[in-house]
Amino acid sequence: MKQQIDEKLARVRHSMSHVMAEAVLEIFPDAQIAIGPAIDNGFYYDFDLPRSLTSDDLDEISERMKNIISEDKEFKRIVVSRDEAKKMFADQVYKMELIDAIPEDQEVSIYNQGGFTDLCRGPHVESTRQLNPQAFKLLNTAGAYWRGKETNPMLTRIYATAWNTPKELRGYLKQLEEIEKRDHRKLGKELDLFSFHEEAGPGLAYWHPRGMRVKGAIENFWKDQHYKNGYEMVGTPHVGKSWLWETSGHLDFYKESMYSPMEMDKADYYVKPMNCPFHVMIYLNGKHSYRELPFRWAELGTVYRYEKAGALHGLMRVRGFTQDDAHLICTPDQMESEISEVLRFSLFMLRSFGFTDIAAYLSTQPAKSVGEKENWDAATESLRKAIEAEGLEYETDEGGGAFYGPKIDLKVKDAIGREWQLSTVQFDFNLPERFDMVFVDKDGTEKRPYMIHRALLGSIERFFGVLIEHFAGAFPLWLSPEQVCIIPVAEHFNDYGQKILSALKEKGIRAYIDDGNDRMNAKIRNAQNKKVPHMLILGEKEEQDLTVSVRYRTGKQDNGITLDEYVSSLVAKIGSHEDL
RNA sequence: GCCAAAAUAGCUCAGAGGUAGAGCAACGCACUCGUAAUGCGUAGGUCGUGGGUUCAACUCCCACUUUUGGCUCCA
Repeated sequence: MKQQIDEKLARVRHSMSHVMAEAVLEIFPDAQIAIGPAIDNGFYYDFDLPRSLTSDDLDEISERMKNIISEDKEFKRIVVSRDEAKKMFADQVYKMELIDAIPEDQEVSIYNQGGFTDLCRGPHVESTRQLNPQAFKLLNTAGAYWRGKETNPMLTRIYATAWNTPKELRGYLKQLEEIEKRDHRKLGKELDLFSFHEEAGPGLAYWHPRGMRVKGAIENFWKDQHYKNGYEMVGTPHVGKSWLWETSGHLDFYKESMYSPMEMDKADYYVKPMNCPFHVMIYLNGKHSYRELPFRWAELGTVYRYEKAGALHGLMRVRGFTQDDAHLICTPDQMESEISEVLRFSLFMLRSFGFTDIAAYLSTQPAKSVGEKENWDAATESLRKAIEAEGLEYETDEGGGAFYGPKIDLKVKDAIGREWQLSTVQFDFNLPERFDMVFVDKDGTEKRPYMIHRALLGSIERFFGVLIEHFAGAFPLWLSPEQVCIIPVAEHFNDYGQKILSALKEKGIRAYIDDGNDRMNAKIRNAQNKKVPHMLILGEKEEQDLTVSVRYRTGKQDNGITLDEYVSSLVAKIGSHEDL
């Protein structure tokens, strides 16, 4: 049923895109038209136009579309021969290219809606009557390479959203507003969490004290859990001599996205784009027996990669970031249990941050790859088994693995249904070989260990961005930069406030007192805007009875709780990751 | 990197070929207050950077930087 609705809506959107193309051609008769598919939430069409578009142009296109729709034009499907098609689209270079790309055994169809004919496989609605002129909106223009290839010409793409009814349209526009409200760049500034600096380099995040409180809470939890789950921490440098990167292969494959080397004592040092070669160095430091394995070495390692200028995006895409990295080095026998264990641990971590809707993606051996096929197959199977054992929904991306090994990616859904890829668990058949890593097996011979690379949160920066958007800036108690704001109702009660403050601080609670000149109402408002989970309102009653009155950021409150009772419940809530 | 747009006070924004304005924040003074903004006052800007046009540029033009929306990329 859902699928039928989706299909119908896809028809509406696709038909809308033809209407838009007609409108654009009315204004620019010489425009070259490319493709115009339905997409999630709407449609787009790519054009080669004589000039760039303004927002006035979009308004005019939109008006013309409404006129075309009101003319009740029929969408007629006509099958034509290749030659006919080529004659019809002789002056449309992109359409000519598309016609040539249609396989011989497929028929060539065109759709006509009166004033406009497009090469198209369809399907469409029967008539523009089935399109609602009040249920679409042109959103923005964007550059897009013809057929998505960087070397092809850049076309002008018009994005639009389209629905069956104006109500659905309004719902979607509201969703867009919601996304804007949650934007981590906006909230990061408002909540004073982090900043970027033009003078100091793009894509490099600066953590403010309040942001660092959250980051610290994430990292402390991360470290504790790693120690509890059989990991050891390692620490490695930020730069390494070119030998490392030549041996690892990074200089061959990723040189253009590494920061340029710096010369010291006639050697080239590179800032690290990955932690793995460093962890390998620790492994190579000694001879290892099968008895020692598996090694599980974790590090919050900050790496630097030259991301293209146009790709940078707040904390989500930066040039310097901290991977919550670990490498598992194990014997072939241990592979399966290590994989299922690391997957279990990933899920535990993600759930600890409040993500419950998690899906897995399995990527298998690509055409160009290193390593033995049987190893790939065994590794891929152990990944698949682990996913199935956890009962996760998953999709397989055949041939989608990296050249050095198969992988599992985990994606979570946030509070408003958007999917984010966080965890990744990747086999590496490349590095053990390149660095000639070995262990001594039971029979006394040297064997190659398996190496698994994994990050659970991905990068701390990006994960932090995702958390901000997921919680809309209202972090749960355990993550909040400030957990409690103490608000004396008047200056007279500041001393009592200070007493409560020290009691909370003693328990390691992130609390502060607002003992400024403002009225209580203003103090509440300020704390509320900072999304502080608890506000303690302190006045005469509280001072007399040695109690606190808690106002939660939801507006609810609990009055007259004894200090002891409050502190113990607060500590318990923080420990159990409760929201408030 | 490519296409398009933007950049004005700490923040959010207004303005305009004759060298700038609001609200909030900051600071000072008064008020001493019970659940989302007390009042009054003060200070704060080479209008992103560098060139050009002009008697005169923050405003027009060019380049650069950064940001935004996409495309491409993402070990």
